[in-house]
Amino acid sequence: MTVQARGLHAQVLDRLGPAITAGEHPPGSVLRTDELAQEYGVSRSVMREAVRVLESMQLVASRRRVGVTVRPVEEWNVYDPQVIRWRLAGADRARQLRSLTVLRSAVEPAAAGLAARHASPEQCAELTRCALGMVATSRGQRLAEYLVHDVAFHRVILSASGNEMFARLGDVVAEVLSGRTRHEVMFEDPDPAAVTLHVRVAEAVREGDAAEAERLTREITVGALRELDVLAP
Amino acid sequence: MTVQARGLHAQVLDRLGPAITAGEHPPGSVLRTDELAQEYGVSRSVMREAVRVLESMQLVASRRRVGVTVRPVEEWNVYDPQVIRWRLAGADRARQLRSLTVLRSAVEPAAAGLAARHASPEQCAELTRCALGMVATSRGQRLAEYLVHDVAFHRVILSASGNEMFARLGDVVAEVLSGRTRHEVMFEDPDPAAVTLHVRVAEAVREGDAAEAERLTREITVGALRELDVLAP
DNA sequence: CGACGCTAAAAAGTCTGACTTTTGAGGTGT
DNA sequence: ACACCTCAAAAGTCAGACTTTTTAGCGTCG
Repeated sequence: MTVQARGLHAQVLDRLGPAITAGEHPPGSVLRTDELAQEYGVSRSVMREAVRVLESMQLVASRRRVGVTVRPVEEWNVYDPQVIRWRLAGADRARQLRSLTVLRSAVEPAAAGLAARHASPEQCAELTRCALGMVATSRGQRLAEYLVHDVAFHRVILSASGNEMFARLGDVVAEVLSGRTRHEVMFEDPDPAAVTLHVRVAEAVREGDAAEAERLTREITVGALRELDVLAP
Repeated sequence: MTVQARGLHAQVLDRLGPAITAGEHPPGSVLRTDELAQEYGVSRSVMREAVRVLESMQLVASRRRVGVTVRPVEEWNVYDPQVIRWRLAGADRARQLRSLTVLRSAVEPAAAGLAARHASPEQCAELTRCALGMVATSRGQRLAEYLVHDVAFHRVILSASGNEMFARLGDVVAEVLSGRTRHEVMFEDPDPAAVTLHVRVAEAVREGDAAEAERLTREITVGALRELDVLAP
């Protein structure tokens, strides 16, 4: 039984996409649809659909009489969740985590500030629940549970900001956080100071103190950046 | 002669994509590939490729025996440049410009700070050139020329940050800036204070003063936000 | 009367093969 | 050296047949 029953084209993408982002087909190299179809054992129609998707991600460009050319990295749609996933699974996972964390550091404090102004009572309650969950699981090797609350916390902040662009970064942050837990020292409890910061952010948002929410969240993200520096200089 | 000689599927996308983002097919509505193909006068293969792309943008979901369902807005890939373009061309252009400007306000100061540390001498020179160009065209109804330099300036900042996620927002910022010029009072020269701020950012980056570059850029973006508040409360 | 399971049809998915269009490369002539 | 022309390679397009999944409707049995 196949693990994923999605369409054939999706299965092809799951192999071809990572191959490209991993540099197996370096930028500039040219692929032929027919050859790819043969290689992956699918019909040309299926392969064409896969190539179309890669094209919409700016990973490749298809030109008549030439073939499918892999584009330079700078032109890729690095915000496409699928591209992010492929790259996080590949070789330069570390580099990718870093650039995503830097993005996070820029966005999350601003989002927290907005959340302090726009968050609904339900969102405030959810935020507090998440923070309490983090506290409850912050000791005793319960990292998996802790991660769930951590991710939920940041999702609520981004969502409560009321800005759809911020809200859509929830998945990215989730990837970064879970990637961090998976990649790092799995056997160490989270920094108590970070946990406290989350609780205080929840308080600040609840009290509508935008400046404080922003400042505290910035502290969280600079902590994340520092962690990264320790692991990968 | 057709204006665009790109593939048929791209032409279909240019009509179907905007139709969806404009709410012509509201979330939850179901489309049939065969009907769409007939409606647009293309073969099913072409329509299928178009639908695949829309699917990869999370605009629609395709399910057997059901059809192609339009997904809720919150799930759309709002960072996809094509989606951004479609939405900027559509009805809620104003809302879109606002959320993009908020994103800009979060990202650009951070990018400027990083640029102050990482910018190459060439990038510093280019930045200064852009700032001077802005000064030179800041008076006398030369808004089109001014815009070119303005866009170039912000592109260099984002690119010089050394962070690929920031760099890829160059197109978004370009859209926001040009959209602003197009949408606003076309007959008024830019704010002299803003021009001065750009010059000072260039200086700060050149001197490697990250904190100052960040602070000045934040002043620029809060100005942009204020402008937006004046136009659309 | 309700729950369970069967059947049939609807729609997407897949494959194949034939045909068209664009365009780069190489050859030819001036 | 340059312009032009021809040819073939590869993507693009189309039509049709077939497969697979999923759901709605129906009937049977408890």
